[in-house]
Amino acid sequence: MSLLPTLDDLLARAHCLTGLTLGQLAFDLQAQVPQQLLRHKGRIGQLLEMALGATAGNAAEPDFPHLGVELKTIPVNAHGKPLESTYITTVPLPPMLGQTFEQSVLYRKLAKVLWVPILAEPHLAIADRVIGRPSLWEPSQADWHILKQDWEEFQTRIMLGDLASIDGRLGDYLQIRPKAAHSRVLTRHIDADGYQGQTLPRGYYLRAKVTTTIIFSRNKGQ
DNA sequence: GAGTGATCATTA
DNA sequence: TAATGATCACTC
Repeated sequence: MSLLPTLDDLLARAHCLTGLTLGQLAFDLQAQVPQQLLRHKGRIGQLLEMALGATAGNAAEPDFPHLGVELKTIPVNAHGKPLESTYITTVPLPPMLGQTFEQSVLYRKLAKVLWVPILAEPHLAIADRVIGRPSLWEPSQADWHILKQDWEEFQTRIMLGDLASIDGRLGDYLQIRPKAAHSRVLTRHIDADGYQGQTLPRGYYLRAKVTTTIIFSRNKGQ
């Protein structure tokens, strides 16, 4: 029988990984590190999930459902600055009618995030990339206010069928961008005239300016 | 196709 | 050069 980890267990395990290279971690897990990420874009996240015992699989839930903790690896440069925005979850299309922000998958995933920075300078071989110090983030009241405002703006436009007005520039902390195998993938949606149509699946992403603040601030995870 | 894990690569 | 839009692998 395997006991589910407590939050303290999880944080302790994450701290133990600090300073390890991905090559060392993969060796310990008897796993492989790809030479290139081009065809293995999610591999590093999966390695960390393996190392920390994430259980949610591909369900639309936080990685540790019993703790409400979402695990995110984030590539950072030598100064610790995030190099990419962070995918959070799929945008429900067509929208979930009557759902509040607090009931959304987005909210549940953002409520507690264990960020694991990965030193990922492009010249550094994947196996030589170094796991950084984890930090557990819970959005402040001010953060929640902005996140909710972003969500409501998106939600309003989606409800009005006005997906066409949403692009990656909209939103302060969040943005909506394509999230699909390729640009011909389609999902159902209702357009502004009320007709059923098809559109490219989208995802919610957290902007790098937000994760930069998170990584550079001190908190419980440190 | 829909969800997860993300990074790639062209453009502004 | 940062950011947006596009893409890759995998599971079910």
